[in-house]
Amino acid sequence: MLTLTAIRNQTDEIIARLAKRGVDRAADIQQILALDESKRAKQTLLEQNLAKGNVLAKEIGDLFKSGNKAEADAKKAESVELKEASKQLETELAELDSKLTQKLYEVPNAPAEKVVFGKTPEENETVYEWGAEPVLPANAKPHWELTAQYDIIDFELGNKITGAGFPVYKGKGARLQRALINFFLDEAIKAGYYEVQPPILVNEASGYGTGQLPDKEGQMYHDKTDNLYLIPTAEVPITNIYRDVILKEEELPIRNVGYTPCFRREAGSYGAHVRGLNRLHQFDKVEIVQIAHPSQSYEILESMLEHVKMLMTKLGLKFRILRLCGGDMGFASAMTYDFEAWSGAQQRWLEVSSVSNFETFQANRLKCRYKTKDGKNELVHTLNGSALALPRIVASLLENNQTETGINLPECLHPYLGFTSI
RNA sequence: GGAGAAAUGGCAGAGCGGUUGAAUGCGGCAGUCUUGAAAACUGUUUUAGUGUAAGCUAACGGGGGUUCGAAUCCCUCUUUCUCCGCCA
Repeated sequence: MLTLTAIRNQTDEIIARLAKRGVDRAADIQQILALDESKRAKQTLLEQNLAKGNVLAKEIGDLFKSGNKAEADAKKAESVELKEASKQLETELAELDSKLTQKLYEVPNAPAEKVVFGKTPEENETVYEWGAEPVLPANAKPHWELTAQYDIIDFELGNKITGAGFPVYKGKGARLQRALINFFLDEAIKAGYYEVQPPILVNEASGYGTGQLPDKEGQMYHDKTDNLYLIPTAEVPITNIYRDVILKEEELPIRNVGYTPCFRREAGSYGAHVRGLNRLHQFDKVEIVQIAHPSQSYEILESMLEHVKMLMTKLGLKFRILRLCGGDMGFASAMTYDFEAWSGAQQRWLEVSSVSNFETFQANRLKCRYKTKDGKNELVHTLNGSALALPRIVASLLENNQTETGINLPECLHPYLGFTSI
């Protein structure tokens, strides 16, 4: 969530930046400011009351010690009265506070300066393109036909075991998954990331920490018995490692990478665009996460882009990078770049990575701070990106590299695969 | 899953109803000494809210209660440890 400090000190700027999402948030911000003010007024009142009570309690203690029971009893009565008043104030304060928090949770992150105004994906800016249109055979097939033809991914079987969107990877298909995961992890480690293997079920606090809750409640699989959520991305457990943590300034930036399966309910999706690997309920992803000094976060965002670019180039997939417009960005993000791989047979772009800077939006909820040289605690910036998500990479690899006689896989994967084509 | 014990500052560890934000030790930081370092000595060392500031308020796993007053007593939840059981 946005910090109250920012909302208070840069009110107009925040409103202007939020407007880039295509929704006017001025009223929300004003409401937050009003709530904040009355909350603080109430708090001052309560604290004055409590202070009086503390003084009184001390006096009573002293009176007892000196044996002055009568006077002590008189003060006791006074104290009881004070206590009741405090209780009342406390209730009112708690109410204001929960309203304020609620409101703060509802407001998305303010887009960065560079982000353009826009409401739809069509308004995203293409900032980079690489690769040539693949040359495909005349009868080029979409990946869902290729996976069936070579029997490497079985959607029907997954359907039987679990349901739609939970495919079974078989033979070379399964090995391709494993190869991609290892390739992505190794490249990240080479780039200086530290590998972690987090839990794939998280508690409610973690969901709030990275902003999935309460915003995307219905998007996560939820085990109600133990109140745990299946992660939609490794971002959630990995970033939450740093919840309630005060880092040393020299520890920054922290760079983590982790592979996890990801689970998304994708409520309401249907149609040709979600066919095959295009959209799944369970998929594999290698995620990079950085905890950064605020002064470096945009530089780091660029370096993360470079890393993903390198992966795409090695895989030899035609791709482009979009800087998302305000309206297409996720709730918690201040700036997001999407990578889209070209799907030769479907003749469309598929989102394969999303790299974002959240600035202090997540850190504020997470209470992840660093201690400055003069001993002050400041919120860090958090960033993350897919490097990479597997299904659509597999879709593009299969489609773009198909020939009459088989599918040739890129050289960078050969050592991991133990074969070179399907 | 059953029985028992416990949860205090960066760590270790006192305190078990009266001012305690918390002894002591270690660690960290600053200084003295030293050519430098070590040792020794001195000082300092939680976080959040509020206020220009002095200050005030809150926090001893979380929540609730008793009391004029709670780290200290009670209830509850969570977690950890020990023993037993089960188990990849």
